[in-house]
Amino acid sequence: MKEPTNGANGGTAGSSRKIGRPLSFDRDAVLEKAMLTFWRHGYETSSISELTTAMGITAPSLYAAFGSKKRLFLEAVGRYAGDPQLLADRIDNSATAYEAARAMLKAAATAFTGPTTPRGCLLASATASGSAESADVQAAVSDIRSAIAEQLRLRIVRDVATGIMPTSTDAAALAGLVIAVIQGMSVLARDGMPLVGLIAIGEASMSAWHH
Amino acid sequence: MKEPTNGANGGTAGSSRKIGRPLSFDRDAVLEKAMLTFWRHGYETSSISELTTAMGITAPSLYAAFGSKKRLFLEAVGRYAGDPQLLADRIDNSATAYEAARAMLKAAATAFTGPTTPRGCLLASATASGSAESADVQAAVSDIRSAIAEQLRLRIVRDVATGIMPTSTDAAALAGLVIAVIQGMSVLARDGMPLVGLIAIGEASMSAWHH
DNA sequence: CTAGTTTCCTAATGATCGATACAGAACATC
DNA sequence: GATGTTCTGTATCGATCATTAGGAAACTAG
Repeated sequence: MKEPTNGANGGTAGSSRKIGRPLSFDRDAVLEKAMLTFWRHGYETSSISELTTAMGITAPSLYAAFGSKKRLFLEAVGRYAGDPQLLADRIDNSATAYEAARAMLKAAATAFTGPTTPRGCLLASATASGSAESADVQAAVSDIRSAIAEQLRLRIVRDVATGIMPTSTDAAALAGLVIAVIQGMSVLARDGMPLVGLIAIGEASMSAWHH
Repeated sequence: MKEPTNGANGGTAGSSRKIGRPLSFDRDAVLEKAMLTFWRHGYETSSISELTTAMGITAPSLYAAFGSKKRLFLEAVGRYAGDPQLLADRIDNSATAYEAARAMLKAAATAFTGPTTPRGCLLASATASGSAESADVQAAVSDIRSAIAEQLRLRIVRDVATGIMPTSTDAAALAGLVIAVIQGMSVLARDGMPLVGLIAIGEASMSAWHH
């Protein structure tokens, strides 16, 4: 378990090597395939052999490029979640917290029923359960959820401060509701609920913002 | 894969055998332990060795009493979900669909944060993701969710018919919202959100029923 | 060309997976 | 007691798990 000095060019940093045999695959492209596999079948329940088949590379190449199954998953999660700052900016730049939440719900419903991607949310399903050994991975995904909820909560607090929302607003509850509905929509999307059904649920949940 | 004539006294039917060596364990008690293990660590991510340790029996005893890991899980799910008719009656006997939904949300929040049980919902997390081989188990759990949603939807339809709720009510959306919030609360409960936080989210979601 | 570096594939590692064969032990019935 | 039946623990099955030697192959630099 000793850490190698350099994880075989691991990480996402500039991989511009000049010497040695070049990579025979597009690192981003195979990471995308890995993400889709984790999305569909979960973290622990996606085997290395399933991953290598989907990625089109052999196990040693996977380990050379990504270090371990855990690191591959965390990189895949990062690719799925996108730049946190981007989401934070989108929330901050929305006209209102209400509109930000509405947009998040609609985007989630759409993403969870995309015709070319697995159904549901990777963040909701991939580590929804797991053995004790993967508690750290579950915690990492949980942290992403918490960060998103906190961003939205702060936006609501801002709207309360500026008078857009009533002072009686329970910002934590509303932000938590949005996250809960999104995570719940993931389950229903996996169960086969069509996009229109998810949209209707999201819209209904927005009634909680007596707007 | 040929079916044995009798799965070693499998199923939940009357297990009153009169001949042969008696069971050295309480079948219900070890099933309870198995349920808690699946609840905490999921279906595929709970190993037989983890199950036998928790149940306090050996692998051959487990297979003799429950047939297979899959059947053990399905029995555990049945035990977790309880009698479907009981829930149906509770929904039907509520004063209103609104009160039924409110009670379901509160019961879920409480159950998901019980001090002596794993956090979250077994139905939400245990098969949230899995390999293709367990698709049938995922479908079985999905069916339970759908049945609950349908029961609630019918109750809402009834309240619309009797004039308790406006004719503009989208029964499917409201029922779906309740299920989504419950499943989402499971995720947040696993993330560590305390009971009061879940209660607040559930209450907020009830605002969608412009009551 | 040769030397140095990195990635490639083949094959294998020990560990653990779900599931059982087997034989002895514990019961009811005779 | 003998017989039949079922459960018990030990020990193990082949398959698969995540991971990695080891050596050939492919590149750059000199």
